[in-house]
Amino acid sequence: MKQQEVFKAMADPTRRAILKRLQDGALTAGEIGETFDITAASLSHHFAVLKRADLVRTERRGQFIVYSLNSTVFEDLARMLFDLFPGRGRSGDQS
Amino acid sequence: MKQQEVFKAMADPTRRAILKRLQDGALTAGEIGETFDITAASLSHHFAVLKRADLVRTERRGQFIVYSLNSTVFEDLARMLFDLFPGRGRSGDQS
DNA sequence: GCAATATTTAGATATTTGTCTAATTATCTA
DNA sequence: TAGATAATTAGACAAATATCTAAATATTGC
Repeated sequence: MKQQEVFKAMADPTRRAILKRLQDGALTAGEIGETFDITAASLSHHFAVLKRADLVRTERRGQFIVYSLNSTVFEDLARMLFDLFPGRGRSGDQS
Repeated sequence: MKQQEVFKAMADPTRRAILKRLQDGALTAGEIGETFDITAASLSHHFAVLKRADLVRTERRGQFIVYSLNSTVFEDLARMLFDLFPGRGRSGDQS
């Protein structure tokens, strides 16, 4: 789990908006792009960052590439937070 | 609550390390600095970012400035996450 | 195989950001 | 008040990054 990649990925508002759009289910790159006012190339860059952080999964469906939230990282993400802000129940480390 | 400031602040490894150092209690800028191999000026910049994100609180104690974790933002941070990765119990919005 | 569509990759550029040195501000103590 | 110590601010610079246009790759359907 690349903590740094995850935090970096979350630091951009466009990428957080992408994650938010994926909450209601998987979407193709193009469908996601409709909502944003940037080129497909820029979007693709953001997808790459999200993938590297393992925040989204991809699956090719014919001509399209379908993106979906990888909710399994949620646990890791939560763990990181609890690790950074303790005194709330947990204690473990592993930075 | 400036979501963007918070995520940006968390995106830097030095700043996360600062937060971690503060887990065991408040420390002066100098004490925190001992652990890091960067100048006081650079550290000060990181403090400014953390303050802007409301992740730390400061208090002048004589010659020193004491930093401490602001654990109240934890709730906001957690809320942001639950908001980004739903289907785990909560639903609310407010991006 | 070829044209059309979907997406990514390559390369360029402007902005942001982390770091540094030097200078400034605030506080203490002699 | 002067000197020392703690920390921040100012200004410069290099590295990282978000964006763009143009070109490349993958897939479909004729």
